Amino acid sequence: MKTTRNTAAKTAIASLLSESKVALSHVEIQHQLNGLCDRVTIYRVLDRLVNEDSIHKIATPEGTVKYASCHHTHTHDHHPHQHNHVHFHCEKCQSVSCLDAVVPQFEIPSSYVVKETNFTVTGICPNCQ
Amino acid sequence: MKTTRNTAAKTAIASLLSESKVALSHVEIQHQLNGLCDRVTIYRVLDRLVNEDSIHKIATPEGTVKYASCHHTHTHDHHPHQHNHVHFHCEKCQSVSCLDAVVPQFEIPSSYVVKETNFTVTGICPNCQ
DNA sequence: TTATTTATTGCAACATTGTTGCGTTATTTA
DNA sequence: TAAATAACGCAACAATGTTGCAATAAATAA
Repeated sequence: MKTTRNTAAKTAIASLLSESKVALSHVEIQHQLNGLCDRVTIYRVLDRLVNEDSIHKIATPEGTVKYASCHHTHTHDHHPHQHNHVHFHCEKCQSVSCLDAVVPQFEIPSSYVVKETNFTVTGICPNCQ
Repeated sequence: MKTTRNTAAKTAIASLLSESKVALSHVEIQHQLNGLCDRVTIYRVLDRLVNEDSIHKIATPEGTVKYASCHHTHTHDHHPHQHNHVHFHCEKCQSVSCLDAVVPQFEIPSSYVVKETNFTVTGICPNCQ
């Protein structure tokens, strides 16, 4: 089977995301890496990290793609991070952050099979008021 | 003030979306218009329709952008359509549709100002089972 | 109806974002 | 330390979205 390796780029990108309070876009990551690796490598590392389930991909309603490694508090969870929380998108500073504690309730017809939920709330974040 | 005009492209795109059960991407619209107008015009018309609040823009968690003019049932609403319902994204046929009846409940800290919510549920739609 | 105003369009050119193939590099483990 | 191969850099391409500008066509006034 295909094993995955720890490389400089992967380590750097993972720790960048894990230390950031907000989700980062490809361009933001590239900028912060300051030439450590190629643009294409960033795409490939991000894909790998998503597959390994150590980060997740988010898109704002406008279609901007960002990545976040958010830390949840539910210790009995099998997954390394929580997907089904709310993402807050600030329309002023354009930041996207995870509200790990907020889990929405909803009822959907049983004819639909639910595998994943992605909830994004747009507005003004505490920092921008 | 800037007035908005009814053109062939705008009428065609609006009725395309209003007759479609699923949200449509730019490419899908372009294909269905069959050369009625330029690619750029489609982008501009979509922007206009979004501004006029007669359609809305959706992005799947993967970042694919689609447009829908969904009809709600809440007659006392001031808006021509309902934004805060759930969008269902089928991972098999890739369709995105509006579940107008499903309105999720959630509680968010008061330090956030909420202006809009975008909820997408991914899974298998009734048609694909 | 015809003329006027200007919103809208088409086209070309560009910007951004994401993908693929392939030879080279470097991590892993035997 | 050497062999196997995952990951990389580079170049080239594909897809998606944007902008400027001259030409066109709605809406309104005359």
